[in-house]
Amino acid sequence: MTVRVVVADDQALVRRGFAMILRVDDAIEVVAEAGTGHEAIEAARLHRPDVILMDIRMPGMDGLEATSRILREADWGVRVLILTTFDPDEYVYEALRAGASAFVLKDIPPEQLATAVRTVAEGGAMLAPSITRRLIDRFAQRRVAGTAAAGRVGRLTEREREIAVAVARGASNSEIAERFLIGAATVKSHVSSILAKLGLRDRIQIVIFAYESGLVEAGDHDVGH
Amino acid sequence: MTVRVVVADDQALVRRGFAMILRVDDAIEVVAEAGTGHEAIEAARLHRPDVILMDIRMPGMDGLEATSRILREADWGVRVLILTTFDPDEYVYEALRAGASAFVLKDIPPEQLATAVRTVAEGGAMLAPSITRRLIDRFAQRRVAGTAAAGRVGRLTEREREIAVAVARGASNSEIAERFLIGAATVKSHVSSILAKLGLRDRIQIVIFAYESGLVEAGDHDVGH
DNA sequence: CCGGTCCTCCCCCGGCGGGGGGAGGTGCCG
DNA sequence: CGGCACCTCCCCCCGCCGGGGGAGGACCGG
Repeated sequence: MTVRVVVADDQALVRRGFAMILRVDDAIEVVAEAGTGHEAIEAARLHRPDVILMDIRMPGMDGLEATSRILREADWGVRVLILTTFDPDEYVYEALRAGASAFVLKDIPPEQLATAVRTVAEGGAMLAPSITRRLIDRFAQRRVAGTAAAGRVGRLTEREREIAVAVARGASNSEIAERFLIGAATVKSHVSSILAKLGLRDRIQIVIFAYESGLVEAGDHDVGH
Repeated sequence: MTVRVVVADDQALVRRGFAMILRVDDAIEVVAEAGTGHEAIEAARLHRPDVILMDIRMPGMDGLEATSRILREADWGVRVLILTTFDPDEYVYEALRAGASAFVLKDIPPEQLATAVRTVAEGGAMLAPSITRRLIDRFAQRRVAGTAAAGRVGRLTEREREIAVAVARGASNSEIAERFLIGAATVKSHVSSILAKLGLRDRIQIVIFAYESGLVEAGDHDVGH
């Protein structure tokens, strides 16, 4: 099965160059080219490609905005591969938030471009090595910062950790009592113990501590207890 | 300048195979092999390599633990590339936390292994496409989940947002009053308004909401008031 | 067997937090 | 000018929370 691709770049030469590079790969078919963000959206609607190769800097609507719009309205499985020339400090996070599946610099070897397109088409993601590093550091940092406080978590007993998490989820003492099938007084005593061991003032500080230490994490969370 | 590599894998054949694949590349020199986590640590201490190719499953100490220890004690620039056979669901995050610079599956094409080693040696990072996707989703999710709730944040006035943040930092009403030079009663009225607008029960829920919506974020925070 | 840790539960009480309801001042905009 | 939104402050009420202090039972290791 061939991968159907749209190439979007404001410079016709670059655009055509990429298209030719991709056409060498039998598994890839370039179905359209676009020179602006609007044209990219048009082409996406018209051809319903599997992958869009998107430049960031384009006149009128830029690639990030176009990416965001295409992915918001697309009812088929389209993935966007961002191609950019320069060090993409400010763009990369915005692009990932917009839903891009790849972010590669234009200096990659030609044969890797086709590999990237196929990878993206298969549901994978691909980032320039420097960006991958930044993303990993960002991920690990949260944990490194956590370990400082996480040392204190070790002083809590198993039960206390459970209850600390429940507190961090927003449960009241009576709710915790119900959930764990114990008395309200017991919960109070556990909470007091947690506060004493962690040197905190009130349950609010427990919530903050839990988020800062990684005991709980934003997102992995069923709010509707 | 050649990249000096240590290969750690408990299966001698696999180990030797990787070593031979890498030796084809003139820029790479395999300086040692290791069959256990302990041997990997030994080899790292002895040869001070630029890159360690590390298998996860090894007898005795596994690759993750070895990675963690090596990076903790290393006083030179060593980077770890994790190589694993299977779908690494539970391992990947642990590996990244341990400080690994790469996490690739053993089914990658041989020539890409050398590319990966060079990339890592140059300070970049490289992940299997499926893992990159997961990491991106995890990153984007925070913002997506955020925007859902962030819509509600828009209903707050400027003052209310300030106070919501202060609440999320753990300040009591009287502390907020001092900090903003207003009366305690005013703070209470603001807090009540925040609760009403966001449909929340108490200030604890404000803290949680703030973290979940991205109004505040774990880490970027001066705890000392 | 005794001491320690942990989990469980009890009483009293003061204080903070949140609901309800109201009100005065400002600045903006139709 | 008259609404409107916002910020400011006040009253009363009461429920939940946290501190202090205690106590009984289970388990585990010395």
